[in-house]
Amino acid sequence: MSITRGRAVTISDVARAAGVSRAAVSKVIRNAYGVSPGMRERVEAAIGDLGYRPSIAARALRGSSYRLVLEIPYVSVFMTQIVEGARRAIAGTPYQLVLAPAEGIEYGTIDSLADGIVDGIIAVAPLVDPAWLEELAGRVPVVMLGRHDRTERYDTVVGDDHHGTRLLMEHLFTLGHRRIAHVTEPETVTRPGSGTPHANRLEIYRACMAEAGLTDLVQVARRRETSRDEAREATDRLLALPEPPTAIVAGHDDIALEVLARITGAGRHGRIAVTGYDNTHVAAHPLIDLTSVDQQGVEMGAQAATMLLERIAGRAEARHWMATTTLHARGSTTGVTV
Amino acid sequence: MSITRGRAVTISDVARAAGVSRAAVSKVIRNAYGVSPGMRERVEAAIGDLGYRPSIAARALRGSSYRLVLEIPYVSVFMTQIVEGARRAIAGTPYQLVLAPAEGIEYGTIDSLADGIVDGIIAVAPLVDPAWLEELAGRVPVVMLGRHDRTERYDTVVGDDHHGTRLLMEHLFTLGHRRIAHVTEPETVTRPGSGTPHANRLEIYRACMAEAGLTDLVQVARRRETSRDEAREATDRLLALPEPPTAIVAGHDDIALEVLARITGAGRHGRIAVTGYDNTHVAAHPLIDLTSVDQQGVEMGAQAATMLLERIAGRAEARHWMATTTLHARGSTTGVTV
DNA sequence: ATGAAAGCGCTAACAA
DNA sequence: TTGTTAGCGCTTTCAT
Repeated sequence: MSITRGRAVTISDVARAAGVSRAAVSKVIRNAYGVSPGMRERVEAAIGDLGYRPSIAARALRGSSYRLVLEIPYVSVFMTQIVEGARRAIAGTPYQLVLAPAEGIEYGTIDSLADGIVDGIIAVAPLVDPAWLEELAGRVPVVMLGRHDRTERYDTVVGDDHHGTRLLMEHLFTLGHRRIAHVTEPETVTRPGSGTPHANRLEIYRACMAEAGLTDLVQVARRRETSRDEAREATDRLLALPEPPTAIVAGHDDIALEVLARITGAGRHGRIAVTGYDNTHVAAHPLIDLTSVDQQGVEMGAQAATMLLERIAGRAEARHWMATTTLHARGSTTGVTV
Repeated sequence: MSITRGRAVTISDVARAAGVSRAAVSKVIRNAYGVSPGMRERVEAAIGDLGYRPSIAARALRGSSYRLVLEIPYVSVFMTQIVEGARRAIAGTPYQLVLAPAEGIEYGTIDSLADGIVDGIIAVAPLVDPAWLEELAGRVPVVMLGRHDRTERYDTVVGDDHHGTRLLMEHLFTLGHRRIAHVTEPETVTRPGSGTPHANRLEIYRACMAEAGLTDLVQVARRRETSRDEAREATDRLLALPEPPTAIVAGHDDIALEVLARITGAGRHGRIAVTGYDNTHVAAHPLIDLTSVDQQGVEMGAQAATMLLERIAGRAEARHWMATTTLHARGSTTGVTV
């Protein structure tokens, strides 16, 4: 029933065509030491003639697959920055990058990635258990994105949520805001003490409010799940308050976009300040004009990939890299009078 | 130098622990015929105890890897629709989806994906040679996205560029526009006769203008490469014309966003009509409010994945699926008076 | 119903 | 410098 699939050319076919051993071919394709120019030439000719391509599966079984995987919980604009950075860092190496969108909780996805087809893993998985990750890192090199835990077994690349959030809060205080609310991710990823980026931003938000003597005015709205509709829902709850906020700090740009949408829908665009996080390109769009914090997404991706390559090359000591954050003030705050 | 990586549990370890043969374990994990309940139970217990996970590489060497790959030339908002659809279609099957961002021209990327770690390929690759694709499809099941060529060897999933573009043009004509320009992708992917979606949209644009007797007013601005800056460049060229267009048809929403940005930058927001394509979620944002054509991106991804699974299951006849298109008229056109 | 054994395509010792 | 050989972990006949 199944249609005939052409037989793949194997290393043996090449060896036969070139009149050499398979080991010789293997050495040629790996640029290993100990091949005469003459042999290299014949082998390469045979490879060209036959259109030979080494089987990744067979390679992975014995050594490396030259695959790096970037696991992401969802495809978002910020993630495209990460991907772009990783791609750049890998360019010119023999490695290839693949992305694995995780389904819900990441254990299964990551585990199955580690099952033999990748030489290293970069993952965004704020909720997985550190102990589990250590075990994983014992099987395959791992770099974690957005985790603030520090361990010897895997590297981390994080943003400076502390500084970034403070930049935003101080900006809003300077503009005269006091009734500042926060719209963020679901409870699962913002649980106090969990150390996720969004939990941190939430904590800093609370801390800043407290330091300004505004604890009473703290208002946090979490969306119930990671969907745009739920972000709008959460915004609506804030807008429906007896005393609505004069400024809303969103967990990141994607959420901020929905906040802006609801504010606009309520006919109050330009009357409530809004901030995002990540400084994605839409934030800079003149029709959106969203104040945001840049945390070097592209550079984060590049660092993660570079660190992973170092791990694969043999580095055993952990490295932890933190991105710097900069405020990009735009009309969504500067154009709003309290 | 390299740190010690824990030895992975193999099928032999499980067999030993359960006191059975490796073949028996293999049968259990594949749900193959011929295992007694008693043996199944013991084997599954051993698997649980040891935390055994089959090696994908070894599997791929003999049979299937249960990996499907979606190759994409760039990570865009529209692509996230495709990914979402594919993910849904695959959910519940033993297959896992990975994405492979191609670097420039797609041959190398696709080829290397086919080298053994995937059971099937979904690819967005408008420029690769059909003959090459046929050869590829002879090695591994393939579904192509956005290709209008019809072949027996691989399946295709495309949008109805013809109908979609006509919807937009008629909409603009109805609103009274005559001086309508088109901003689109670089020459490489819009070459007349190449059959790519953007080449098609360009041709239909020309045809519609001709049918309306407006051939003289045709204005096409291609961005020189796939970057946002270049899209703004292209827009600027149109705005600088002695008689600028009253409406601009963008190749897709991402380009339209940049068109809107430049129009806004030039202080002419609301005075030039703009249309996009793909109906990405930003188009519906009230601050963007972009007229666009929906071509069922999620459904396209789901169809592609479903068709790929069918191919893997043995279907040998080609299937070609075309999405329907619907116009979503919004303020970027309806709010503009000619 | 179960197990023995032969590979899948490649890499890496080790011999020659 | 080159070739021989022994597996890597799994699936798949083919005996039992």
